[in-house]
This record gives sequence, structure tokens and C-alpha cells, in this order.
Amino acid sequence: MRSQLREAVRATILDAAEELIAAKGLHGAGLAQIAKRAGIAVGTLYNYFDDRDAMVRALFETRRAAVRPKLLAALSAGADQAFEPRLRRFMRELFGVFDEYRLYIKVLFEAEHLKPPGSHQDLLTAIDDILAVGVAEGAIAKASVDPLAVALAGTLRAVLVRRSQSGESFAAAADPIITLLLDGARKKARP
Amino acid sequence: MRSQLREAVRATILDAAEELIAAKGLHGAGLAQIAKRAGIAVGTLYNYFDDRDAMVRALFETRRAAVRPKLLAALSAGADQAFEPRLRRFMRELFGVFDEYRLYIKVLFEAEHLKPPGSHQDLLTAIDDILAVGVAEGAIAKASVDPLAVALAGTLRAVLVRRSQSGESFAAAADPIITLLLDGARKKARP
Amino acid sequence: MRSQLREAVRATILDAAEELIAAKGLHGAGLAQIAKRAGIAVGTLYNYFDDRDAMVRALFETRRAAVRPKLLAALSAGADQAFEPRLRRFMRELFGVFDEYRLYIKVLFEAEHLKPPGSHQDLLTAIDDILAVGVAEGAIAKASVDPLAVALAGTLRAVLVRRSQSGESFAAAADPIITLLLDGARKKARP
Amino acid sequence: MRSQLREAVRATILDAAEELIAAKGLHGAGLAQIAKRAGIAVGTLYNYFDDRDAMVRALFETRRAAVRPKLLAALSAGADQAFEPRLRRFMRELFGVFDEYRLYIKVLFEAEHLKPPGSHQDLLTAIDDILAVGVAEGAIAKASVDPLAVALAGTLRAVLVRRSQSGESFAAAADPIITLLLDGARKKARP
DNA sequence: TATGAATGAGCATTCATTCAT
DNA sequence: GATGAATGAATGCTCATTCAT
Repeated sequence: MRSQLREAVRATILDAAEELIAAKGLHGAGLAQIAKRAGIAVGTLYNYFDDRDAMVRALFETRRAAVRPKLLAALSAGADQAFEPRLRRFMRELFGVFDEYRLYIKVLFEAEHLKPPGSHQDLLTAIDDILAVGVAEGAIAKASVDPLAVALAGTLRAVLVRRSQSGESFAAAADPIITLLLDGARKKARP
Repeated sequence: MRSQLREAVRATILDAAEELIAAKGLHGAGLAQIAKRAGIAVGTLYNYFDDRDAMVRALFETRRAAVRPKLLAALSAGADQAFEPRLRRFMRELFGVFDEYRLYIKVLFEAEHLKPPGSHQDLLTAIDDILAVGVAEGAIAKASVDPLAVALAGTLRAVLVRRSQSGESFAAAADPIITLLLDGARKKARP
Repeated sequence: MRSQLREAVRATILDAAEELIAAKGLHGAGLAQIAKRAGIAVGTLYNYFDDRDAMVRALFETRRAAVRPKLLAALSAGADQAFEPRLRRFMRELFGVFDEYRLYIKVLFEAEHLKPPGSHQDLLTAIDDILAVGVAEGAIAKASVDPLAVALAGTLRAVLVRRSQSGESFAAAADPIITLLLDGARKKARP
Repeated sequence: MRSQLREAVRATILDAAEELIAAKGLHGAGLAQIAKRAGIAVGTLYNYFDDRDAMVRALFETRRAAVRPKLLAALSAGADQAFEPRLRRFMRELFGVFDEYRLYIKVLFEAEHLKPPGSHQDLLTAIDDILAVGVAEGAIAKASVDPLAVALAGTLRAVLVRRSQSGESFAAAADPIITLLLDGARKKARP
């Protein structure tokens, strides 16, 4: 009971912080504004977090903890399928998850240059994992894994940033990316 | 004469700002430090820029103005060649330019969430331009252009960020990217 | 019954306050810490004292009330003796009492610049009283009383502060002080 | 020129700090009030001192530096005289100096419990020095030195505190103290 | 009565900006 | 133009006090 209320307030604070950081940047979001938006007093923040930094870290950790299981689910989904459909499915589910967490995505990019312990690493790991499947299956060459991982992560990020700014949904972007990265853009000679 | 001195001071200030922003972040670089490193007094900054924000904008504009012609040169280089070698050459020259402007690259990433009027847009335009050549030439399908542009920009950025942090040169990364994006990562059946 | 419990809690609070003030200074002892050490909630403090200031005042008053009768006992002890042995006895008993209340002594010095209504005044009065005996008895000159009172009080304080910091017992310091103040430091000509 | 103005402002700030600390205690004197009384802005304080703590330390050091040579002068004054007149003269000059620095004296007691690097130690050293003269001269017994030093310092402090509060001059208190401490309070048998 | 979360005025400190010299 | 001291609004944080439970 008590702790449920406590968690609710904590979540409200983190939501407020998320919105403000997404809107004004990591540095632009002051405690006074965050408190105001959360509907509490400044001092109250300190009943929930040791200091501003701890609050920001908690924001990243909370969101990461929420996203991570969904990311893992997307990763293991279709474990009985072949590499390519599995990769496509993973990407589609991934973008689905990110559509749910648009604000977090903005915050993640907002704070990217500070290298916070966000979901970035989880995503890179997931990409490595799924590409390993492709190699094991003989679908992609071992030598392709490294550049492909970089290209996949980079392209993914580019899509997220663009659609984050334009407000478009992420989901539709999955398939064209995979097709491009697997088959290349070169026009194939008609056999 | 007079204005040459003025330009020299202006450039010194921007160099100082660039170094400090690259080292300590956009927000971490204070005017006092910038002035000190530039060897002038704080107040003097205001004889060259309206305010801190204008100075930062000027930094981006100056660098953009310096990089742009080189980017255009890279774009038109090999205008007599076919699409693929021309794209490869463009990428190699592009990375060469970026190697010369490593500090600017760091600053660009440092501040990209503020969407500064930097070289990003120029680069995207150049990418669009060169891909249009590929379509005209029949080397790539029209439908591939959009995802390829996104993937090219995103992958490029990922490589720049990684090598910017590790200190590696950018130049060697060009060809593998192109090969991957043109041919895809899928293992080809031996004919 | 009820009020006995109340008094016990009150005493616990004051003990906690005393320890913390002695350790961290009047200003360094926060209500949160005091409450914690007393084993109660912060809000509960306000059921016992109007505010922090009232609590501190109560601390001084309580200790003063505890010390005063012992001080008076020391004063009237040896009322049948001559001035000098009585004075020596008074000082010895006084230091004995202070040894029992070392913490209070520290707090008293901690806060003396705020002129709290502590045992200081009682002590000065007792000194005046016993010196009056000396005058009545012809042991000391009337003109000596004022400077002697100041010197006695000042020296006493100096000894308390020093031994309070070093952790030594106070008791052994009594006699040398009295001898010095009664006979002076001047080397007497051998008769 | 420039540095004279600077020193004047510095002195003004320290005077303001001294007054406020004397009036409201070391902790009660806020930077806003100090700045206001000094007639400057809060931020300006930081052009003169690294932080509040450095300002307080500078206050003590400045006053100590001002008082010390006078104290040493008082100490060496009458170096050709015998111990007792020299001691009396020292005390009179000492109190004269303290009369000039009444505010500092208050501040010194205000902050005594924090053991700041004030004039206390200088004074104790001076007392030790002059008593050593008395021993060398055979005027006081070696065994008397320690208790006498404590008594002298303690009594001196008591006089300063009392007269500091009452507003009386210190100067008149010197001789009776010396007489008492040298000859004692015991009524001498008329020879 | 006891609790402890909520409160908000107060604090020291920073820093872009101004301006007298 | 150049200087750098002065400015004061804004920030993160603390803590005595209040009050709903």
C-alpha cells in the first residue's frame, strides 16, 4: 500500500523528468521544473533520489529495465525460424517496442554523448546475438558480421532519430532496412 | 588590413571554443576558459559575437563553410566515372576530409541533439545527389534510394563516432561500407 | 504513569541531542539525526518541544536542574570548615560533578557564545557566595573578591576546555588552581 | 592603483563579514547579507575569495596579521625592565590592542569552538615567552609557570568576554589581574 | 500520540552578460 | 577595441517545520 504509493510518485517524477529532458535536454531540465511538472515540491525529489544525478540514472535504469525483457523476447521470438525471417521479426518487434517508448528514445539520444548506462548496450548485444545465428546457419559470412553490425546499429539509430523528430511511427521501417542490408542496393541482373 | 586582424582573432576564438567543446562538451565549455585559451579577455568575445549562442553558431557555420567546398569537390570528383567507383571515391575523400576536421566531428556529435546548422545537411544532400547518379545510371533501383540514403548516413555516423572515440583514422572504413551496402551481407550461392 | 513514559521519552530525546551536539556542534546536529538516535520519528519531536530552539533550551535547563543541587551541595559542604579547606573541597566536588557531566560540559562550550541559560550563572553565583565567606572570615581582602572571582571562573573554564578536549579527568586540577590563586605565583623570599 | 582599489574592496568585504559574524554568529552570517552590507553583489565576493570558507579564513588571517606585530611589540616593550613591570606593561598594551579590535575579539570567541587559525595561539605563545623571562629572573618558580599560564590565559579570556559583552574598555583590567596572580588573594599578615 | 513524507524558504555557488576604464 | 571586475538570476541542495494518516 504504502510502497505502492511511493512507487507511483517515483514513476511520476521520472515521467516528468523524461518529458523535460526530451524537450529541453539533459542539462536544460532543472529540478524546479521537474518538481513542478510532477506536482511536488523540490525537496520531495530528495526523498526519492539522492541527488539530481541519481534521478537521471534512475530514469535510464528504469526505462532500460522496462525495455530489456521486451528486447529479449523479440530476440528469442521465432527461435525456431530461419535466420532471415527471424531477423525481420526481431526488427519489427524492436521498432514496436520503441514506438511505445518514444520519449525514452528521445532522451537516450539527448544524453547519448554522456554515455549513460542506457539500452544502447543491450541493443548492440542483441544485434550481435542474432547475427551469430545467421553465421551459424550459413546465411551470412563471418567476415560480414562486424560491418553488418555497425551498419545495422547505425541505420537503426538513423531511423529512430529521423522518425523521432518527424513523429512518424518506427514500425514500418524495419523490412526495407533488412532487405537492403542483406541483399544490397545493387540492381541485380535479371537472370 | 584591419579586417584581417579581426578575422584572425575571430578564428582564434573559434579554435579555442572548438577544442574546449570537443573536450568538455557544449555545456562544459565556459566563456572564461574559452577566452583564456584564446588569449583574450572575456569581454572581448562580445566584440566578435553577440552572445555565447552566436559564437557557437558561428563555429558551426565557419566549419561548415570550410568543409562544404571539399565535400562538393569530392562529389564532383570522378564525374566521368561510373556510379560505383565514383561512390567509392566520394566516400574515401569524404573520410579524408573528416580526418582533417576530427575536432569539428567531435563537436558535431557533441551538439547534434541541438540540430545545429552544421555539415549534416550538406552531407545528406551530397548523398542524395550521388545516389541520384546511381539511379540514372541504372546501377541501383529507385526504390532502394531512400533506405540506402538512411543506411549510408547512419552507418557513416556510426563509423565516425566509433573511430572518433578510439582515435583511429576514418579513411580505411570507406570501402567495406560501400561493398556491404551495395552487395548486402547475404552469402551468395557459388555459381 | 502516562507522564512517566512521557518524561522518559523526553529524556531520551535530550540525551540524543546532547550527544550529537557534543559531537557535531550546535548547528551540525540536525533534527533527523537526533530523532534517529532517539529512536523516534522527526514529527514526534514536536510533541515534546515547540521547535528546535525550545529543545535546545530544554536541554540546557534540564542539565542545569540536574547539576544545580549538586553544586549547592558542594557549596554548603564543609560549612563548618574554614574558608580555604572549604574552597578546596568545593572545587574538588565541583570538578567531580563536571566529570559526571562531561558531555554537558562540551555542549556548554559549544553553545556558550549564544549565552544559553545553563549552569554558567549558577557557577558564578556559587563562586561569589564562597568568596563572600572568605571575606567575612578575613581570609581574603574585599578588594580581591572581584578579580579573584573572574580569575577563578576563567581559569576553571580554561581547565575544563583543555581537559575536555584531551579527555583527561577534571578532578586532579582543583588544588593547584586554588593554591595559585590564593598565594600567587611570585617566588617567596626564604625567611 | 588598481591593486589599491582591490585591497580596499577586500577590506570592505572583510569588515562587513566581521560585523555580521560578530552580530549573528559564524553560521548566521549569510553571503547575501555580507554582500549587501559591503555594498556589492553576491557574485563579486567570489572575485575576492574562492568560497565562503576562504573568506572566513581570510578574515581571521587578516586580523591576526594586523594584531600580531602589536602583540610582539607589547612583548618586547620594556625588555630592559624587570619581569613584573614588564608583565604589567605587556598586559596593559595587550588590552589596548584588543580595545582597538573589539569586533575581532567577538568574532574570535564566536568561532572559538571551531578552532580557527586566529590570534589565540600567538597570545599563548607570548604568555609563555614572558613567563620564561620571569623564571630566568627568578621572579617566579618554574613549577608555577604551567598553572600560571593557564590561569593567565583563562582570566584574560574571561575579562575579554565580559567586557566585550558589557561594552567596557579592557584596558583598566590589566593591573588587578597581574597583582592577583603574582601575589595571590590571601590576606597577608601585617608584618 | 506517533509517523515520516511533503514542504519551501534559505543557502552557497556558477556563469553569461555588462560596462566603466 | 580590449579589459576584467561587477552583476544577479538561476541552480542544486538542506533542513526545520507541518500535517494527513
